[in-house]
This record gives sequence, structure tokens and C-alpha cells, in this order.
Amino acid sequence: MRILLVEDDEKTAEAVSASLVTAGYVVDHESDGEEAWFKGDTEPYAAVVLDLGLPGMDGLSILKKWRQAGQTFPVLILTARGNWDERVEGIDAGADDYLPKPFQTQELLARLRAIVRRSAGQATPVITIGAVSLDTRQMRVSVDGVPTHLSPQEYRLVSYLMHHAGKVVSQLELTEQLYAQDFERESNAVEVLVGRVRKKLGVDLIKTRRGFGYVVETPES
Amino acid sequence: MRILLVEDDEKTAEAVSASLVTAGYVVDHESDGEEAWFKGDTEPYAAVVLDLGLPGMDGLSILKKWRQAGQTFPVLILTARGNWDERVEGIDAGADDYLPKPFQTQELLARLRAIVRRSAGQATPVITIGAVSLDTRQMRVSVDGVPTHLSPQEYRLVSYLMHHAGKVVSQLELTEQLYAQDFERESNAVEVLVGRVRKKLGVDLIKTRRGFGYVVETPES
DNA sequence: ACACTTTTGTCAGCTATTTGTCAGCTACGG
DNA sequence: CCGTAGCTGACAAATAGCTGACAAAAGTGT
Repeated sequence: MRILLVEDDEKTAEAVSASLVTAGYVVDHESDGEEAWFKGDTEPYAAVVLDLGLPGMDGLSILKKWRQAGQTFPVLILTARGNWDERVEGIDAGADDYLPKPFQTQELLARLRAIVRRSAGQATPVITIGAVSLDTRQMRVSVDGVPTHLSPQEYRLVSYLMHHAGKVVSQLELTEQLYAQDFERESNAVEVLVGRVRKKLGVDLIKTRRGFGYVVETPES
Repeated sequence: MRILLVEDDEKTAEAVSASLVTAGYVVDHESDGEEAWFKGDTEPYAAVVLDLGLPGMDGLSILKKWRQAGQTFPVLILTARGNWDERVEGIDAGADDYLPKPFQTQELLARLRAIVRRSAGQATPVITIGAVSLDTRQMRVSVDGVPTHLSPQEYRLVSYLMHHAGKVVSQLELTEQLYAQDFERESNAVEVLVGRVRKKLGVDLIKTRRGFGYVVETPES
């Protein structure tokens, strides 16, 4: 899982980064505000740890711009001054949680886990897109109301794509979701999987964006 | 905006209701579980504030039934003493956020605003400049609403320039962004790329600042 | 434990797209 | 009017993604 760490103080950044890496995250560290905003808007992060006092662009402004742009990744705010006002302001700007400095590494990790889990659990029981509906309870996919038989792996693929409908999902992201971490990148397993699902569904649900990944397009977008 | 407040304790209900009204919401208050379920299933609410300890029907059960019935309004759960288990359970049942009692009115309002915005914010995340809009979720660029087909490298170029709109970006900076570090500086790849993008977009989005680099001019600047 | 079925990853061949390079050209700025 | 920064079309090499066939691995029932 990839985390964006936005923190300008070198020492703090290194410490936090180290503990995140130890905990198994892949960490991108950014200290400049503008660059951080760009990265958050373009790279697929599982979560962002955001320090408020930054050069370049203020942390809250970055967060607001992300949310304006529709980015939904959970954001954990770090700040030195722990007063109520700022906390409310942060939440208003779209933060998911708030951690006052100084903090214990353990607490950071716990809160991070919490917001990641929460953002992942936005599941609605049934998602329908076009002729295809995904029933997460029965773990079944239907086309025009007719249940289709998908293998577990195939189901996982469709499920992930439909949960992230409208977003382009890269092959790397899919690989990380569907396979163990040490999966060989050279493999074309994902392509084969996509091919099989397309054949079984018989509907043009999964579109290819050459060089980017795959999308399930939402009707309105 | 209409809010359904489900809370059986009279005192709390009145206090919360008052602050919600003050904040500009229209509030329906319901204390019985079954009634609450019926209202939520039939009336169009912008959000629901749900207390867990209820007579008639348990809060979590109501929430689950709503979600089963396909209701998508955001739900903010209130509960006494914040234990983790209950929080996780609530989120699993389809809640959008969780607030432990006792809470500050300000925090309730902030979180409510957050989940309302989040549920409304299914709008596509776009940066629009002139006739050109960049959709970072779909990784697509549209001109006058018509999607254009851009290659990955072309998209990255447009994305970078539009994210840094108003700023003159040197060829060196672009090269660093788009290519590996060891790229030959003599190459005119960037120029070629810019040319291709201009041709595809058919709009004068990217201006040349001879000797300095390229800009995407913002309307006001 | 065994035979049978299903699932799933690998591989090789194929196609269309992408993308850097190059050579010659245009036009800007002084 | 000159020199150079930037533009453009053509080309070829590299790359991404699709497909059918195959075999290993994982399930399934008897």
C-alpha cells in the first residue's frame, strides 16, 4: 500500500517514513507543497499523512484542492498546535483524522490503519453499472439480471474495478490488489484475466486505456 | 438540506436539533426505531444522524436495512463511549462516520458537512482551463466536452502543465518530470511531444515562451 | 486416496500504438 | 537580415495489450 507523506521537517519525515516502511507501506515523501498537491492528484495513494506547516502551499489549502478535485483518499493531518478550531477546520477541509504533535509512532500507525480501513469499507451491497450488477453479499455478478459464473479471481477483478468505477486503475494497482506482493511484474496474468472476464460477461464493461490501465466507465461521466 | 435525526434521549435530541437548525438544516426528529427506518426509506434526506442505542429497532439493524434497500444517503453514527469494535461494526454496516459522545457541537457539524460533501462529491474531479478540461480520475482530457485520445506521455505533459497553470515551465523541468534522469539533454523529444499535443487538442492551450519554456495561461492571469 | 473438473499462471505469436530520432523548415528576436 | 529556438513530417524501434494453447495447481466428489 502506497502512502504519501507530506512533511517538510527532515528529521520528522525520516522517522515517520522509517516506521511506515517497517509497517509494510510503500512511502513517497514530499516536502514541497505544490509538488505534494500534484502528486496527490495524479498518483494512486491509499492514504496521505499531511503536515500543516509547509512551504510552497499551506497544508489545508492542498487538502481543500484535493477534495475539490474529487480525490477521496483518506488524509491524516499532523499539526503542532492542537486546538479545537484547527481540528474543526481540518475536518471541514476534508481530513479524516487528526494527530497532534508530538505523537507516538504506534498511535500514528493505528490511526492510519483506521482511516485506511474506513475508506476501503465504503461498500454498498449492490453496485449496478449499465447492464452489469455486482452483489457483494452473494459475491455474484449478473448481466441483464442473469447471474454469470465467475471464478474467484475474476470476481475480485470485477469487484475492484466496479468499486472504483470511473477511475482508471493501472495494471500495477490491480496486481497489488489481486496478488501477493512478491508477484512477478513481467507476468501478463492481469491481461489474461481481463480477457477472460470480458469473454464471460459478453459486455463491454472494462475498457482499456492503453498505457494507463483499465476503467469501468460510469454512465454519467 | 433535510436531515433525519434518530435519537431517543430527549435532551440530546433537542440540543443537537437546535444546533442543526441554527446551522441551516431542516431537521426531522425521530425517536422510535421502526418509524425512523420507514422515514429514511421513503423521504429524501441529505444525511442521517443515527444514535445506536434505541428502542424499537437497533440502530445498526436500521442502517443495514437501509443499505440493503439501496439507500445511499450518508450516515453519521452517534454512540456513547467510543470503543473501537462498535465503530468498526458501524462502518461495516454502512456508516460514513462515527462520533463518540460526548462531543462538541462544532465537531458534529464539521463531520456532518464532511460526509454530506463527500457523498455529493461524486462529481468528476476536473481542472478546466478555457475549453480544455483534465479529468484526473479518468485520466482523460476533453476539449469543449469532447474526450480526446492522448497517449500516456502526452497526458502527463498536459497534466503537469495544467497543474502548474500560470507558471512558465522550462524544457529542462519538463524533461525531468517526463523522463528518467539520464535522458539526453540534446533531444528535442519535448518539442515533438508539445507539437503532438497541440495537434490533437486543436486549441491554443500551450503557449511557447521562446527561450524560457512553455505555459498554460490561466484565464485571470 | 483417486479420478475428474475447474481455476489460474505462463508462454509465444501477433497487431496496433507509442515514442524517440532525425533532417529540414519556420519564424522570432535582435 | 541573420542566427537560433522551436516546429514538423517521416521513420523505425520499442512497447503494450490481446489471444489461444498448454500445464500446473487447487478444488470436488466418490
